[in-house]
Amino acid sequence: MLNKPPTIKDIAQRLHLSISTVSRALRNAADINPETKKVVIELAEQMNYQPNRLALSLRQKQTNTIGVIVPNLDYVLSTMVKGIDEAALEAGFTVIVCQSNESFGREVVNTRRMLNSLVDGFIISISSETKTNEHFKVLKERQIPFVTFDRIIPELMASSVILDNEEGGFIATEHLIEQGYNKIAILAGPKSLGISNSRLEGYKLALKKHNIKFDSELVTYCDFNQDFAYYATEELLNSKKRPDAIFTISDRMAIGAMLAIKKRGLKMPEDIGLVGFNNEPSLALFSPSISSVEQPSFEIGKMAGKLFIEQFLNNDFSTAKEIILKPKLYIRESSFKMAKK
Amino acid sequence: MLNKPPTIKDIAQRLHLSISTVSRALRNAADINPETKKVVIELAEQMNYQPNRLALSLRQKQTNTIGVIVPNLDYVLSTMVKGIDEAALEAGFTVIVCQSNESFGREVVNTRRMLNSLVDGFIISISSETKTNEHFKVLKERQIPFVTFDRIIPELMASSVILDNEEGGFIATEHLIEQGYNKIAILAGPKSLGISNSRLEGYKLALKKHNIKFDSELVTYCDFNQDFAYYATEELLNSKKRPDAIFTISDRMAIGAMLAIKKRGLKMPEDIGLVGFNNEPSLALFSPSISSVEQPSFEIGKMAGKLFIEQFLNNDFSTAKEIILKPKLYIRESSFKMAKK
DNA sequence: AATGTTACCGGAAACGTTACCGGAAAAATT
DNA sequence: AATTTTTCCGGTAACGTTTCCGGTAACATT
Repeated sequence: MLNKPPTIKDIAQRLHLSISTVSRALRNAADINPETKKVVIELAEQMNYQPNRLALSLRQKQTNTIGVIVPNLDYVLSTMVKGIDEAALEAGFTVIVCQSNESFGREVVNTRRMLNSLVDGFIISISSETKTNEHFKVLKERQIPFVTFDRIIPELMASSVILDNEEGGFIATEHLIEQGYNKIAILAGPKSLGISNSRLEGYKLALKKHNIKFDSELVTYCDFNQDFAYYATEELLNSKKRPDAIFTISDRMAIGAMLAIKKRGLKMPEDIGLVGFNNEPSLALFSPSISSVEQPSFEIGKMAGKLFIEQFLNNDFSTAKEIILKPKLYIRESSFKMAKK
Repeated sequence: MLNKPPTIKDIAQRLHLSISTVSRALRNAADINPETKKVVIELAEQMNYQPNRLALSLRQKQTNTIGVIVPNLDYVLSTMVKGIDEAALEAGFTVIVCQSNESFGREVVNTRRMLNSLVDGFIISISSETKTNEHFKVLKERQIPFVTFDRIIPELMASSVILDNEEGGFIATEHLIEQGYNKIAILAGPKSLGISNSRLEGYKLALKKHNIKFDSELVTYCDFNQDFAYYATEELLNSKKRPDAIFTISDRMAIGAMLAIKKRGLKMPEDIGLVGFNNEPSLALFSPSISSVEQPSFEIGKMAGKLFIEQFLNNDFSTAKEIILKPKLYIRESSFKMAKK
């Protein structure tokens, strides 16, 4: 026999009550005799009643679900998603995660799909391919709440939680300078990507502070990708302006750079310094171990979740809050020539 | 002004039709004039109509959503989830992912939560903490379809997709034997975990085939965890029966072992051989690079997704299919002493 | 010309829930 | 004792959709 899950109606019939009474009893509602309330709750537990979330959501036009759109689930982002998850769980929300796989098309499809009354709003980190933001403007128009994080979209004026990427670029570069490097190259990401530009900006600031002239030939824009970084590094090492240090804006790129450096037979930190970004766990295990800028990923996720829920409950998405968290540099063998004076 | 998303009713009013006619026009239904059908579809597109999935699901008691429960989102599992995602997308299903964080409690909560009419069924990999399976028996009783993968639950007689873990343990061990190692230790996982036991079984088979006596003192059961593996390895290296090779049933454990080996000043592969399991990308980058058994993670996920959908559409969950995929050994410096004769 | 058939459409119920409104009985007030 | 207030409950509509059923016109059949 097929056990249909019990509904409020089944409880009502068994107790010779109306469904409205049962409904009232099951929520914390007024207008209910404590006696009957008790009876209803007991039977509900006994029948293992679970409210039908579909019906509930349809009725009150709220799903208590947050759609999370991320470009991928690498180390940093999956940690951030864990943070979002925790914040959501605490507030009784569920999270649906969709990977856009760095594809603009998938991002649009996923947004559209979830929008069909599946979610109350979004927490978004855009794909690197995303250049237009029509699909998010729709959200604004329909007044669907959303918070951006990590990779944000400044034009949208949405609330956001991000790392101070400029600061991250700054401390990495300044550290290299303090270690005595002065021809510092940077492997940046795609030109359209905000986080990449901010880190580059920090790099420039550090150079300026220490009176090192910025040289655009030491800047390489390439894809967020180990192989690209490998070839870019090879090219740098072959050029006349061979750098004595490289700062990459992601760890994957740092790994690519490391491989190119090793193949060339250069030693870190003596011949060349290297600093990555994100501080993935494996970096500490390579030889040499690789320095990296850590971002508080879990906290960023959790803040994004909290921010969304706060604004959702207050129904206040007109004011765009911006939360900026600070990075931290982990200095390892790849860039440590001498103790700081 | 607040733009409510258009409903079928709005379309009906604008065209002076009944909602049932509009509904028929929008699906591929019979009993509809091609003319009116065309008009309706045009207006629907113009108004950017998107069906309300809540109402739809409530009505036809189907959500077209699969709940995926995984213990974590490490490299292997997140790749598997990508596979599931792809299979689901192809069939028009959506995937909701929940991490149990290796916690039994979270696993139960998540299952219960999703069961409240949010999903049509589950694709599950259990947490390492999970010993009872009451919460899954409920699924059986209620005839809620589910497929298990990776870490399965044999007692449940559910359809499943797994790696041939015994084979994985076997090829890793045999490889070490062929390289001339003969005191081979194994770092196994928790005793309750099936995948761990299967890999151990394969290890035993390889020993047997090559007439090496099994020594239970060379077996260490420990948590799926780098630190535990580190300490376990230290202990092994300090014992009288110091092994000349170690096979770990996960890469994280292999990394822990590597650190302990390096700290001890031993060289791989000369002094000691090492083989891991999963073939995470970073393994190839360590020095020495670490050998590992690869599982076709993406395919496992995709097969699990396809299996679920196939059985769901045929409404056939009585027969438990079992799909077993083959592992592949990647030999690297950590275990390569000589070419195979 | 009367009947049967077909093509197309509208009404209404149903999915499970909550929210509003009105009403009856009990309790409290005059 | 008559009125007012309170307490508690049931009826009903609504959320957006599909589906069954019945109905009307036009057409075809004798």
